Amino acid sequence: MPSEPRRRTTKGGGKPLTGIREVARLAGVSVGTVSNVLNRPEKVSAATLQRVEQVIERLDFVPNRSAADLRTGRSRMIGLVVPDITNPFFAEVARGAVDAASRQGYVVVLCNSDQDIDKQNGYLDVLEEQRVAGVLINPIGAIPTRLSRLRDRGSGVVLVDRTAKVSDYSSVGVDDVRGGQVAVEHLLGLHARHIAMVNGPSSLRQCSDRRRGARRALANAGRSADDLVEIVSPTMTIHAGVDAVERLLALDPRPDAIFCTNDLLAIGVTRALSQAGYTVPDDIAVMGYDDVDLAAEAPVPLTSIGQPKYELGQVATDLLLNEISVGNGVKHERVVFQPQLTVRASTTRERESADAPATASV
Amino acid sequence: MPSEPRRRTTKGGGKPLTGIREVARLAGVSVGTVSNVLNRPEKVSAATLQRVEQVIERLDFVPNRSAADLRTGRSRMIGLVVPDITNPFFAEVARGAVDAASRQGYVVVLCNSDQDIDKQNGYLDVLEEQRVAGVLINPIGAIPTRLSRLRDRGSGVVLVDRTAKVSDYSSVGVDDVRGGQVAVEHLLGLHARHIAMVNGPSSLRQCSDRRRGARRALANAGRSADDLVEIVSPTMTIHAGVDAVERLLALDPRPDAIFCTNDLLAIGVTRALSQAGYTVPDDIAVMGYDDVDLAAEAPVPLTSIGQPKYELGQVATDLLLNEISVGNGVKHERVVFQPQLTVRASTTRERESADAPATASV
DNA sequence: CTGAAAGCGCTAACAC
DNA sequence: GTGTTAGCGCTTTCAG
Repeated sequence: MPSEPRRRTTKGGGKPLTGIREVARLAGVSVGTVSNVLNRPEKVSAATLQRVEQVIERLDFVPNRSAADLRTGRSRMIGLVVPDITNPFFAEVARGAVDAASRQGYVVVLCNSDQDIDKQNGYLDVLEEQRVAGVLINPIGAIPTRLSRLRDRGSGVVLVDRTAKVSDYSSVGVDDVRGGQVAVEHLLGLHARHIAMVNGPSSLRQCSDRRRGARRALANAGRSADDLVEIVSPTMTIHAGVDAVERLLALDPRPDAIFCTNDLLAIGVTRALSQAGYTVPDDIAVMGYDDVDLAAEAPVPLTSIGQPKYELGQVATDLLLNEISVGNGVKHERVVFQPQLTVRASTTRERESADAPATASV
Repeated sequence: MPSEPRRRTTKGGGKPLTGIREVARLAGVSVGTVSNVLNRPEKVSAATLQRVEQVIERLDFVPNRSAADLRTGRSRMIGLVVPDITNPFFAEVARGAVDAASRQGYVVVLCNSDQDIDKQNGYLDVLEEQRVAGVLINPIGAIPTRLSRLRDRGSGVVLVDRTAKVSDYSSVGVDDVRGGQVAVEHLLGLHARHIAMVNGPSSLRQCSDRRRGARRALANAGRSADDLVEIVSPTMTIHAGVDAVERLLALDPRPDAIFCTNDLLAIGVTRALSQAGYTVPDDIAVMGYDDVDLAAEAPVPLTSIGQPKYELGQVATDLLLNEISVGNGVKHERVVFQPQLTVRASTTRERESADAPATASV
């Protein structure tokens, strides 16, 4: 005998659960037609459409996604795997992804890998069970082999803020080399003579990319890339910025402009510089990176390089859903956004006040 | 004729999709047994278990959740509906929820209502289609009527940082009244004579609750609650804090302690006070609320009241999952966390340096 | 402890 | 345009 899965009834006497079949019966049509009303209303005559919709309304009928997903072999779900949703960068990416997914009738499953490869793989397994339409991932360490399995099973994959050496996966990211370059070009435009850079550990791709860009800017200006003094800080906090200043001021040609690779460092640097009696930007110009909310509200509003985080999430999602709809034979795309310079007081000397235009080349 | 849903094969010659049935065949057992291996391994003999697991491994078999969900009438998914995942409070709650859900084999669907009731309702509809096990929600405005429908359909509901007048829903939250009280008690302990409060719009429950607590603390100390001067700021930003100082300094008995209902306000107040030549905390003590990361790294490290956000998400999820497993007849629980005072330099005069103990009463 | 069998609710041919 | 129909892959009695 088959089971009798709880045919629930609201204790308060609510309606029994209804299915497409019940709707069909009451509307005097076939289940196929109801399915059409739900998925391809344009293929249903106006009269029928209306009648069916009324019944749906009356019964409070809500279609069962599991059934549809089972039947089609794919769920309308996409997985978002990030190291830390608490990081404003990924929170914003998530917002973009959720909005874009929702617009196309998809739902986003949040996976917080917490910098842990095992946890990350665990989530990928779960997503595989869910037969997700696709996954958006900022992978920890190497590109997980599970991604290829996921793809074999028919899911799409898009890397976020990370590219695969192999052009085996689509990806979206921001050009950090360019960001470093734009930063130093800006400083050079201020007629800075001695530019120093306060950077995080170069094991982070972002950090090494930004340095590369910074050096390139110097080279482009006809100066030796080695003119760029780099102070490396193990962490990228306000506190670390404060600490860096001691080393900064010990430099022989004292720098007159400092490029910090994130805003927290820059805020710390600015603070310590002020305390040491220097004026920002007149004695020393300082700029940051990321353009966090705080940058605009710092004691000395901070010039910074921003990244289109929301768009990143949005475009990643669109790319993913597009890849899925096209099917197997897609060639993988790589979307690179351009970082965006916002000039504020921390680098505004004299009549300097240009707001550099933002360019998001997609 | 039935359709022939794509019996996908990896183009690269991967294995055809396998089901529980194929596993059963190769392991020489019945599908029922495979199902048991998957869901109740303890009811399967060791030998059989091992054999089946080997086959699963060999085939790269991954069970199909849609099918299981359809069969059981419930998905292993919980919806998390928040106004803004970009808000550090909710990001942290999300982290807690995702971790807790994952531990129990559930997945979290992220819904960003964006302060928009229609969007919120749209998400609730989608979650209903998904037959989610439950929803965690910080509702915009009134408690959505859709929640009761969701519940009629068998889903659990837990309100986050929000209670229903009706004790009709379980909820988790932090005691903001208590937070306000603890804040002012701390200030009183500093022998503050004239305490002012910089608050956000009292239309926000948090703001009015915290004020209530603040007044209560005064009353408990045998002073008139009206001794508490309140400056209301429409926004709760650093900038607004800076602006508030003008009004603060115009007060007749100039305040010697200021309670700001969030950290950004407090940072702004501290900054403007310094610029006006006052020393924090010696001339005027200042404290904030929320204990954001920035609080500890402010120029004058900020005393603040923190909220156990991660735990909130975690407990909300556990509550939800528990409610579901128990079934219909549960009585709804209300979990209230206690806020947590962290004392830092901004209220540390002389030999003051106590670190108040944290109490999370669950 | 294992096997057999009956669907869960929906989709997508295909026939009319 | 609409109706008919055969499952999607799994869970869960119930009988051995």
